[in-house]
This record gives sequence, C-alpha cells and structure tokens, in this order.
Amino acid sequence: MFSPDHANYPNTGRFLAGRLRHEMSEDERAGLETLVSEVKDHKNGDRLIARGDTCNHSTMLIEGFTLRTLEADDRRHGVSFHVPGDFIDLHCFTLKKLDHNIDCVGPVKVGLVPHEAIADVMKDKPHLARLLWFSTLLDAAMHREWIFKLERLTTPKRIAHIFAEIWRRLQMVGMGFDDGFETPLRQSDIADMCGATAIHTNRALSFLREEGIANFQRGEVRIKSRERLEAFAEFSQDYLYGDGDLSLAGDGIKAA
Amino acid sequence: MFSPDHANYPNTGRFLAGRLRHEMSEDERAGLETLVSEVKDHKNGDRLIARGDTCNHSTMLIEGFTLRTLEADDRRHGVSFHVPGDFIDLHCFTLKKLDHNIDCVGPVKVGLVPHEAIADVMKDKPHLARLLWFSTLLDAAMHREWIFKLERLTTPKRIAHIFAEIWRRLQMVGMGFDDGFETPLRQSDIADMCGATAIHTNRALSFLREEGIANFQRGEVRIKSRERLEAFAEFSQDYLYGDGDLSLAGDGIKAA
DNA sequence: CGAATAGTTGAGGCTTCTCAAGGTACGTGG
DNA sequence: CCACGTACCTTGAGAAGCCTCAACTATTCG
Repeated sequence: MFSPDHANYPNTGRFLAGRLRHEMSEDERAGLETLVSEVKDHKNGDRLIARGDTCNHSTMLIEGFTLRTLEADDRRHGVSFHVPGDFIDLHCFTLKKLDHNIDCVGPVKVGLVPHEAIADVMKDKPHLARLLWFSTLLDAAMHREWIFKLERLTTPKRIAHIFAEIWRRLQMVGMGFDDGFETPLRQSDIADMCGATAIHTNRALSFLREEGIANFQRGEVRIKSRERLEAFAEFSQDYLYGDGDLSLAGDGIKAA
Repeated sequence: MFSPDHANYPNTGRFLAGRLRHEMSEDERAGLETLVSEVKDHKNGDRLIARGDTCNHSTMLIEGFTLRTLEADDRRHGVSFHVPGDFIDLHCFTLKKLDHNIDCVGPVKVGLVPHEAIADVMKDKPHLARLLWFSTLLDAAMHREWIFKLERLTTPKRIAHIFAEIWRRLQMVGMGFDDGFETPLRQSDIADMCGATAIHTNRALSFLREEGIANFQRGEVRIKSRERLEAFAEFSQDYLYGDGDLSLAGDGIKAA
C-alpha cells in the first residue's frame, strides 16, 4: 500500500508516501529531490526553528522525530509532531515568520529547501505545487483532530490516540513494526502533547500498561491489539487521508 | 488599518482584510470577485457541508457566522469558527472530501466558487494562488493556537480567548464595536468550542461577568477592557498574522 | 397563552493538579 | 568494577476543576 521510494530518493522519498505519492510522476519525484540544497544533522533538544524567526528556506525531515511547540511561562506545549517524509515547515514559505518552534527529539537529519526553488515550482509546476499545498492541508486536518481529541478525551485516551497516530504515520512511510514502534519521545514529551503534567501522564501510561492497551517503556511502544488501541482512543485514521473513508485513492488531484 | 472593499466587492471584499489584502492588485481583487458563481442564503442550524461530502466548489462566507464541527456519539465539538470574508472550505479544493462539518450559526450568506475556477487561478495567477494558500495556512495557525489553548487554559480562560479572537477577527474585516461585538452564538455553541459542558460553560460565563472581564448575554458581548480580557485569556493576536509580532506588513509575499 | 429553546442553580463524584518524596537507568571518572 | 551524578520515571495525599444528574427559571416564538 505504501512504496517509500527511499532508495531512489534518499532525501524526499518518503514525502506523501501512503497518501498522494502515487500521483507524482517520476519527473515530479526527481524534481522534488533536487529542491533539497543541503542536508544537516541535529541532536536531541536542538531547536530547529524558533517562533518569530524569518526564514528563507523550508525543511524536509529525512530521519528522526520533531515536535512543533509553543511556550508560555516555563511550560512547553506540543501542537503536533513530525515523522520522516514530512515537510516540517513548508508553510513558512508563505507565512515567512513561524508562529511556533520546531524542536528535535532524538537525532535528526533534515534537508533544506530554498524558498526560491519552491517559488519556481509554484510558477512552473502547478500539479506539484498543488501536492505541496495538499501536504500543508494534511497538517491542518491533523490539527483539527487534535482539537477534537483535546476537547473530548481524558489523558489515557489522548495518549492512546497519539500512539495510534504515530504508529499509522510511521507505517505510511515504511517504518514501524507489526507490534508497535520505537520513538525517542520521553514521558514529558508525551505530557507536552497531552496538556497534562508529567506526573499524571506517568499514571496514565501505567494505566495503559495494566489494561494491556499499550506498553510504553523508554521509547519502546508495544501494542498487542491495534483494534483495541484504536477503539479505546476513539481513533480513526480517516483524517490522515491515507486508507480511510476520506481516502483520495483513484479520485485524487487532477493536473491543475 | 483595514479597508474592507465591501462596497466595491460585495462578495469577496472582506477576504484577507487586515492581513494581506493590501497586497492584492485591483486586477486580483476583481478576479477574485468573479470566482463567485452563485450566492446562497442559509438559516440557523443548516449544515453547509457534512464530513465526507465530495465537493466540486468551495465556499466564501459573505455574511454571518459558521462553525467547523466534528461529531462523536451525540456530542458535537467545534474546532474553529468563521466570520465574513473567510474562505470556509478552500481546502476542499485540494482535499476533495472534508474531514469535518460546516454548520451555520444564525442566518448566513455564502458565495460558491467552482473548483475549475480555482484551478485556473493556480495555473494562471501564481501570486493570487499563493494568497489563497496563505489563507488556508492562517487556518492552520489558528488551529495551533487552539490546541495550545486547550492544553493550557481552564474553561473561563478558554472562553475569554474565544471572545478575544472573535473580536479581533471581526474588527479586521470592519465589523465589531469598540466595546465588544455581537454574535449569534449560544452558550452551548461556546461549550462545543471549549470542550466543556453547557452547564460548566454557564458557570464560567457567570464568573467572567462577575469579574467584569466580559459580559455575554444572548449573543451580546460587552467588554470593558480589551487589555484585561486578553491578559486573562493569555491571548496575543500574533497568530492571526494581522498587526502582531508575526505581521507580514511591508514584508509580504512577493510575486511568485 | 403554551411550547420550545436557552439559561441557571445545587450536590456528589471523577479527573487532574500541586507539592513532596522516592526509585531506576545509564553514563562518567576514579 | 564501583561511586556518583543526572535524567527519567514512580508513588502518595490533599485540593481544584469539571462532569453528571436533577431540578428550576427566563426568553422567544407561533
């Protein structure tokens, strides 16, 4: 169902894998790969971009895991996360100044894409431009699901929802295992994404462990039954626009 | 600071007012106005679009107020709202099937924009296309602020935050008053946007009234001190990309 | 005027927070 | 190999926020 062109396109081969990558021509895939002008490595805790920075390039996440965060007082809040293949801050091409930070969790490899290169795509390759737009709209759809989740679910269910989302998104880009996944996230990172304290998050994780829903231990997440996890979390993958009810397969974006 | 071209462009004159409208040429303004192929009226409670609908047009909100909602069991949750001038579901041009509903609150007038017309813009008017993209990214930025708000604030502060946002957004498009604003929202709608019960929302509104922060009574919102309201709500208008720290004024989108 | 919608109030219970104290894994230097 | 430091995780207890159930009141509209 997914085909991470990772061998052919080491920097961008995971972009939109499991979503609309099947709509990209070889020409577009190759064109996208050439947008990356520079590859950089970062370490755990690095802040790739800080709120308010003016940027003239955008960032493709090649390896690793990042968080989008907002801060107030001394508390950090997570508003979304990224897995390899995500165009982390494509929106800053258009917004110019970002409203949030991008923080590395664990070691990270990114590809930099100059904004002039994206402007050329806008001008000359409307179909690829539309796919780039699509990827920013996916972000927005995920944000909406998070809002829904925060309005509706208790902390244990929020955590289960995050696990379900990470697992699905990793698998879409050819990562993750049949019985779970690995992540550099610590309990406090999960707390930041749930709007809960680290202490309460710890208790909620114990609960998930005791109930046999998900076993999180220092970044190793083992899940016995995806069905049970997703039911508990009231999770449905539709909003990821992969295989669910809202899937675009066979009905996708026609050349603009 | 804002100039709602409402007289010249009755259907689209509020689009991006107070944000990047000043960057639109007369040509682009006129072109945008002609995108609207049909104007429709709706009444309170109408569902303009339901989750999963396939759409071949997008919707400009001309008059009135709408909510984006997601439902589960018998509970409705609000993930964002729209004021006149908002391109409510521009993203369905690219996503094709929406992940959420659009519900009318009070009487509503909308303009329909066929997707072929938007595709032409993508092909022939890259700068206008980029402004359309920008408007969907504004949505995403507002979503992120909501996530932050839900993770961080108690119900009284969430409500104050919503009031602060509505007020600012109305003023950007030339609506709203110096001492508050009017809205067709009921207490239960506010509850849906806060992830709280209507009962708790009622108590929180009483609290805001007693404290003199905001007086909400059947859609009339009176606010003595914007400063006090925004401080209480930990609200900063930056994320609306109007006048705040992230403002693009004088530094906006160059022709692509 | 009556019905329907919208808003208000009270009491008991669950969820989450705060403050405070321990426990465990893992790397570094002796 | 052990001692120690640091980051991460765990546990307990009391308080605050929010929910549910169950009334009751006010406003709007036919």
